[in-house]
Amino acid sequence: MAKKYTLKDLALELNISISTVSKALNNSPEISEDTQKKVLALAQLYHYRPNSTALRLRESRSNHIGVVLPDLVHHFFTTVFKGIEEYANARGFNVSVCFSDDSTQKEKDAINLLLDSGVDGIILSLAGQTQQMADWSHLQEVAAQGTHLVMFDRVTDHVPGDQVLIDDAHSAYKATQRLIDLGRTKIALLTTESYLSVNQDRQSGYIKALKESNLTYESQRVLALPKSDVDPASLKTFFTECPVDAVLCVNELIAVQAMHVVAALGKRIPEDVAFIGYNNGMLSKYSYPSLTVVDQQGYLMGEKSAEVLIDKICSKTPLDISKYVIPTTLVERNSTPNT
Amino acid sequence: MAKKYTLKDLALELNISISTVSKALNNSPEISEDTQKKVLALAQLYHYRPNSTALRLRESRSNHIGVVLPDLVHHFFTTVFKGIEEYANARGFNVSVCFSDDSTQKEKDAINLLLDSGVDGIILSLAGQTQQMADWSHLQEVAAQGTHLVMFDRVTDHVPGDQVLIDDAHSAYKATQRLIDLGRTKIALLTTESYLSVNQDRQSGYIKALKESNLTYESQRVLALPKSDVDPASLKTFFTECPVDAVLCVNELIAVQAMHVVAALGKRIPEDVAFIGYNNGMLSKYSYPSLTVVDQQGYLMGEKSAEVLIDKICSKTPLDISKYVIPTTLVERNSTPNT
DNA sequence: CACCACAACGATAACGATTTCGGTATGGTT
DNA sequence: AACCATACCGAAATCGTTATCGTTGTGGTG
Repeated sequence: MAKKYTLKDLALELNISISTVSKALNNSPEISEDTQKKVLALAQLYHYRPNSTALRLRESRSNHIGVVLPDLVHHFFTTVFKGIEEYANARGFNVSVCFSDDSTQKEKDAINLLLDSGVDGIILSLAGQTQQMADWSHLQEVAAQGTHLVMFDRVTDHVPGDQVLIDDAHSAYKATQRLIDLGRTKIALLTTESYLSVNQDRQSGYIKALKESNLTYESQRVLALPKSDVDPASLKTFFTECPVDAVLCVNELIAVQAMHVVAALGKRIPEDVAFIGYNNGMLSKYSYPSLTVVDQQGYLMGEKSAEVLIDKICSKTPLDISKYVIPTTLVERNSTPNT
Repeated sequence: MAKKYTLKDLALELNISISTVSKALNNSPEISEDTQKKVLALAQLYHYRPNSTALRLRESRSNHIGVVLPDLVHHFFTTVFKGIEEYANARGFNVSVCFSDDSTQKEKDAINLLLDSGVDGIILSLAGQTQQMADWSHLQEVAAQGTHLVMFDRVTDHVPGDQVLIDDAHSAYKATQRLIDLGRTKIALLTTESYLSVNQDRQSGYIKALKESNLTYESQRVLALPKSDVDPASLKTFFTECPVDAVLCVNELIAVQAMHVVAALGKRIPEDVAFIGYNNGMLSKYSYPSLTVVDQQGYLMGEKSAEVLIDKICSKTPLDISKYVIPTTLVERNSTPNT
């Protein structure tokens, strides 16, 4: 393992001062061509790299942002993260990631770890539990540290920070509308138990679309599933007791599992039951039948979040807090009839 | 946006010295209870946090590691990353991630970004192109910087660094053996075009199993597919021209697509054609039929990689370079007949 | 010869924290 | 009264870098 060389080491070996070495490496016109050559040669020989920590201390900027994600199993967060990472890297920023696993405690730990590591800003999507308990103390701490905050997808107005999101209510409204246009009247909604703002918004969009088309909203057509480990049996009883001709699911994981159950009950997809899910991920693309989904365009959300954050970090004057709405698209596949 | 308070600010406001403030915050016995109380109160009021960059400069350690992944679309890397992240966080380490997208240039950029950001160590899985071109210059640079390196899954002996991997040849051997035990004799191998050491090893394990059972290895039963955007047509011609009763796939993505094609050709899975894939991810679990896979236990690999790296970072004496082999397991699902 | 401009380099402060060492009261002891 | 131990606090070095400001020495000019 090689030694870490510093300006001091180079200066000592060349019998010149530290300042001269520094200036030589930074192409200062003050330094003679002769000296510069010698310095550069030795620096190259020793693979010299300036100590970034020392630079940070001077510049009081780390070129470093943190990201807190609820998880990575949902393809949506993976794509958002990809968007963040690529944009940030292109602007010379490092990205540290932590996971909250939808737990408030882990979210707090993550934020503390990031704050302690001196990030210039944080991008996060709220843990489910945090939204449920409405515990914002750790997020207020972020602002108190003078650290910029951008929230995406799962956001809150209780904390100062920019927001990047999709119009969940409207996207669900449009998706439901699409099912209605296909002639479906008994439309179910499969959502999650946990208190997530996005799912609530999607539910309201779903209800709005039904009402606008004079379809009665029946609460028994709405099934709230646990966040993980969905029991196929509960899906089976739901679909046997509650005849439907279309299903809207708040994520692709639920959709795929529901499709299996419905198919096993002898129904044809999409002829008897049409499906629309959320998250344009692997499962949607490669399921059978492939799943029509609302694409939240995670990559765009990630890019936008990183852009907003880094712009703030780099800006001399404080910028206003704002909301950015990313458009959604409906990706039609084989779980809805092609018209 | 709040101001960042320093020891100096607190000292000035309390009319005491910086050293006293520092000691008070660190519970030094030298400080009177009275003073300490005042200091703590003000520190709390101002949400004081020590500047981590300054600390790093003193300690010359950043408690920060970097990870370079080929991508996140393969579930395997997601789980490895999760393992790394959780282990590292538990030991107070931050984790920065970059993606190579299997491109050597991006891998170099990523390594440079990480080295410039002053990480204590780097965990990486080689980009496909890097393995193909055998270009190790950027990795040798890591060692030259005195930065520790751990490689997992896609590794090389041309660079000094620890290795964490599975026994690819043996796992493929065992999987193939399993298919043979099920009475299959015409076993295909679906692999990728790109030069990946792991896939070559898997192929040799596949061949070894065939030969040991006196089955002829026929090269037309091996299909090398492009890394992305597999053309269903090429799969269709393969399976029509080449009758098989079992298929081993080097990843779950290929397996799922192949299963769709085979099912569309009127064959039953697993009765007519059995499937075994790699990567125990979402696709395997929720495909129809669900896929029997070799589980590489990515989470364990991630944990082990992080453990090895952080142990090296924290160790005073230089530790030896070693290889760690993570055991694989065969997860049996419905793409193979249950015996 | 006195003066000055300029090229080339060095000393030093600064970033924010810890820590070692020194200093100054205060109290008690002989 | 002289001394010393103790309690409490402050000055300064240190980490590695850059930037500001001096400080040389050389050459040319009046």
